[in-house]
Amino acid sequence: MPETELVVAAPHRELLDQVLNKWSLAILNELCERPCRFNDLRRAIPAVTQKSLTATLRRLERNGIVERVVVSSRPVAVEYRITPLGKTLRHPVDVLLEWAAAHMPAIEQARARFDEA
Amino acid sequence: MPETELVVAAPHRELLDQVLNKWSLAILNELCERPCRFNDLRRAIPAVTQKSLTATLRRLERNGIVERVVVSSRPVAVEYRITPLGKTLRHPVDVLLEWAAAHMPAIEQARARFDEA
DNA sequence: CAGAATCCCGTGCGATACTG
DNA sequence: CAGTATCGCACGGGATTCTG
Repeated sequence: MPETELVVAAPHRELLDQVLNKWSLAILNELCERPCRFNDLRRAIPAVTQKSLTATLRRLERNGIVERVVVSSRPVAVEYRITPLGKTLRHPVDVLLEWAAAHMPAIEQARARFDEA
Repeated sequence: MPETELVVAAPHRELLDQVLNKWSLAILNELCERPCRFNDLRRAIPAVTQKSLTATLRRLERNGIVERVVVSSRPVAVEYRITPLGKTLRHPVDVLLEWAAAHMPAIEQARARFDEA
């Protein structure tokens, strides 16, 4: 039934955009290991800017993937944790990354062939 | 080993951007069913503009996911087909879509909770 | 420490018009 | 039929500065 798949495709695309954008995977990866403070994440993912990190965390929080916990005030301490829902994302993402790892060589060959033409 | 995962993350992200952008999934979905002409795809995916369709097909072609076959000239006829490499993408994508379908309700609840605050 | 505010740029994507 | 060309905008994301 290709029709239902297509109908279903639109909202799913939007969801994937929320959850699979540039820094989400790196963040997910960290938070699956352990809860992290904001600056822990910055250190773990040196390439991310503070703005993008904030934005991505907010997006993930909004979608119920991560949880923002204020640990203490004075000085402010915040901890980000993966939620149970977030953990369910791990498997699909891993499958995807394994695919990427497995076929990267073939893909680079394809690119090389395409680019010379 | 979180380190290898992170090192590996960057090139993979780039690959996922190439292969999982807005119209890729719909196109993949169609071409997995059957080879399609350009306008077949336009009809099958009414919301896509011609420009985006062309761009996405080129990207997928460059990455070896789809194949562009000129069937005849006068009048020009072109057929797009999924490649063997492209077929290997099906499973990871399906896993992802199944995840999306399964957890969509929970995610919409999370959004509703987040948005009211 | 954990951001918010501001500025700016690239580009993904849509809309429209044209072509071999 | 299968595109190319052009315009234009919204937005993701980087760099920098400031703050409770």
